[in-house]
Amino acid sequence: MPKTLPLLDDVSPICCGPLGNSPTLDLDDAIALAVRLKALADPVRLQLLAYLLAQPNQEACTCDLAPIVNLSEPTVSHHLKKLQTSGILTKERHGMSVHYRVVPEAIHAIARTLDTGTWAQPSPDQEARSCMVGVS
Amino acid sequence: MPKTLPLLDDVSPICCGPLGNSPTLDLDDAIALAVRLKALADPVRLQLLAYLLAQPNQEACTCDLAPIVNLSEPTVSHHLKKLQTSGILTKERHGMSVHYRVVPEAIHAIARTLDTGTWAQPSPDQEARSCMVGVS
DNA sequence: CCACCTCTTTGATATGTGTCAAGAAGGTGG
DNA sequence: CCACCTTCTTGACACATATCAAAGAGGTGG
Repeated sequence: MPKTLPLLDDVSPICCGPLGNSPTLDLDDAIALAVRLKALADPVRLQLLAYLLAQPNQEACTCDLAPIVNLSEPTVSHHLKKLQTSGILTKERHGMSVHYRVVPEAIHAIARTLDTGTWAQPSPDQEARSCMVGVS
Repeated sequence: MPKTLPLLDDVSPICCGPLGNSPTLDLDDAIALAVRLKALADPVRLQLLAYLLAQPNQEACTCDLAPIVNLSEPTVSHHLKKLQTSGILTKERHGMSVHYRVVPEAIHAIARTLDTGTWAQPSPDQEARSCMVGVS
């Protein structure tokens, strides 16, 4: 079921035609993509992500991350959870501390999906869909 | 807002020490990027964008777009404005109607910025030391 | 000038989100 | 078992945002 864009046959010169009512991007797909973008669309989370990406193994624990953004630990924990449940970070316990690690493929997938050619021009092999895993 | 992506130039790999307060990604840059991502992080706006991208000239007017997402015109106007003020769409009057057009470079810029190599690896000196446990 | 069309703004409302303090949960070491 | 550390959850609050109806603003054509 390739989500072919239903390319309205009529772009009326005077606009406002009767217009076909089939949106180009399926609502569920739009929601799935929006969820991921929302996870990224926060200055704090972007800073956390940037810090993680700059680390050797692209990972760090909460106590290291909180001072980076000058926020309380519960707040940072909330942000990390959001990034984790969106598939952008993974979480792993090491003794007392918890290590969060970047999942680069997740970010790449989003970036690729955003690239106009990839998500608005469903090529034979629909790659875009694979990056929209379970939303919730 | 211009569509120049906020590129950071300074990374200080401090971690978990006495808490150096210089995050890897500058706060202003993080905010600038977050604003763009927020503009994209909405199912309705993604659908509008997908529809626009599928059009011959990647443009359409409000009255065509409203039925696509099954929302009132004021609401669609609100979304379009958000996309426009983020630099993702441009606006142009043609007689009675207003044409919104995609700015592909804006989307590409965001996608590129998201690509890890582009926004988190300005690393001239990448000697981030392991920051496991803070003694403090 | 006036009726009409398209689009935007305004006001109101409901929902979502970021933040913190306080306390709970999970784990370590005496 | 108890003291302690790290992390997460909960409750509360402020702020942002999505939505619509109604009215305004901009433009066309009798």
